[in-house]
Order: sequence, then structure tokens, then C-alpha cells
Amino acid sequence: MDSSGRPYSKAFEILRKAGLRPTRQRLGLARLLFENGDRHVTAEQLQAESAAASMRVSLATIYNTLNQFSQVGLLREVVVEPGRSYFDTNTSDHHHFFHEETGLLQDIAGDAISVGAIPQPPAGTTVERIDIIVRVNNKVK
Amino acid sequence: MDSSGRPYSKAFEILRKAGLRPTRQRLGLARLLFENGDRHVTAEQLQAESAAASMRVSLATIYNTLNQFSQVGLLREVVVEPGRSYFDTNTSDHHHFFHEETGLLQDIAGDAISVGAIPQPPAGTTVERIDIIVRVNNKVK
DNA sequence: TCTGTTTTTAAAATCATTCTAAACTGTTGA
DNA sequence: TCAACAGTTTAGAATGATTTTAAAAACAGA
Repeated sequence: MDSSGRPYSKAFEILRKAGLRPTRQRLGLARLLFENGDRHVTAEQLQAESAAASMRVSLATIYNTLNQFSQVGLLREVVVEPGRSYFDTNTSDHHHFFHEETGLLQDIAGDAISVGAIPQPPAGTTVERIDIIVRVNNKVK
Repeated sequence: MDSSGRPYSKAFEILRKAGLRPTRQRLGLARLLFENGDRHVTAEQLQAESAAASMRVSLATIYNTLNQFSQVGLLREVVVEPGRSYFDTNTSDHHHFFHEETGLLQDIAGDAISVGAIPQPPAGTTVERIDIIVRVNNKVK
């Protein structure tokens, strides 16, 4: 971690490596996203956070940025509910618990679930990735 | 299979067992859904099909029916893309290939993927189900 | 058949997300 | 340093899937 005094240097580096212009709003959002460990955020949550940090960023830019970050591999979009997108700052191989009542998403380390035999993908296709979502709730069995 | 002449008897039975009133539109939709093997449909697709079969069913009823059927376990909702819901007539334990370019969803038999060690669910929660989505595309590796 | 409850419906409303076109900012080269 | 252009941000409108509304229609039991 190299945040040697200059608060935006880490975010700046991340953007530079990704080939994205270091604009004011991208730098600010990158800080929120990547300087607090692994996170799962929706666009609305990120907007609330940036407002709380008194950054002026439009919702359109939040969406643009989340999508761009996903495209360059800085984020991973996790689809658990119709009509709401989560973005995960952990892009390494791993899976999720999804708490249906609260909407909470939790990482499961890649090696904590072992997927055995993966069947042959349909002809002409390549496996892009495997998503495993373990849906949990508070019901008594 | 007991479709002894009376075309709606199977659909009627399904609704009766589920405790849902056998209305004209529920019977018609149940026929479309359950008398053609395993299927994955969206609300719009089902609407198009019912129109093609010259049934008069509003889109609101299609949505109501798909949700009710899911609640009573006749259908399983599969979430693969933000902003579009698929309903699967196969409610047994199984998983899916999802073809990102075409939106095509294909079943993977439950025993064709072996999930090894499932980690302990978070305290106070029970595993509701495990969804595995194998995302495939046409890209050359 | 009558009556009360459920269901269906068209239309409006909602919600997350994307688009638009104009204003603004970052970068490059003179 | 500054002009000039491409890339970015923005407010607001637009979109698209889904849900809600409130009223009309259909179903079930007596």
C-alpha cells in the first residue's frame, strides 16, 4: 500500500494502469471503491457515499464509471436479483452468499467451494466464468 | 401423463395441487408452460406465445401468474442478467449454462456438476439453494 | 341464482438504468 | 502558455421491465 501522504496516488495508479483518464470524479470514486477493502456496492449506494463525502458526481457518471471499471476488470458485476446490480471490488476467483432478506452479499473464497466435474460447454462456446450463488435466509429448517 | 382427451386436465390438476383457482388464463398459461417439456421463458415471451395461441391475457396477469407459480414451486426464477427475469419450468435440482450473446439458457443436470465442500453459511442463516451459472460465449480463447 | 371473494385488466406508476445533447475538462502540441 | 480537440460529465428526458391501482369480470359456495 503506497498512500505516502498523497491521498489520490493509489487511485491515480489504478486508473493509469487501466488506461482510463484520471478525472476528478473517477479518482474520487476509485478511492471510495478501492481504499476500503473488498466491497459490494450498488450504484445508489455509491452515490450516497460520494454525497456523504461531499463529492459532486451525477448518477449518470456513477453508472458510467461502474460500467467502465467492470469492462477493464477493476470490478465484477454480480447479478443476484432482477432489477438491481451489485459491483464487487474483489475480482479474483470467488463466489457469494446472498442473504435474500437483507440483500447482503458476502464473498466465499475461491478455494472454499470446490466445483468438481464441469460439463462440456455447448458446441462452439467457451466458458467465460462460473458464478456460484449460495442463497441463504433466516427461515428455520 | 393423463391428457385423456380433455386438453386442460393436466393443467387443471397442476393448479388444483398448488391450491390456485383454475381460472381461464391460469389454465391457458399452465398449458403453455408445462405441456412442452422443460422451458425457460420471460414474461414477454410467454405473452407472445399466448397471443399466438389467440388467448387473451394481459401482461399484468402474465407477471402475476409467473410470480404465483414461482411462489408455489411450479417455476423457478433464474437471475442471469440485470433487468430481465427468466422462469424455468424445471424445478428440480440443477444448474445453467447462460449464453451471454444470445441470452439462451440451458439446463445442466444436477448430477453433472459436483459441488464439493459447501462452506458454513453465515450464523443464523439456512441455505435456501445454490445457483450455479456457467457463463459461456463465442470468444476464441 | 345470489353473494362475497378472487382474479383480471387497462392504464398509470415505479424503479433502475441508459441515452441525449450541451457544457466542461484534460491533454497535446505549437 | 494557450488554443483546440477529443474524451468526460451532466441534467433531464427516455427506456424497459415490472408493479400498482381501482374498477370490471369471473369463480365458488350456498
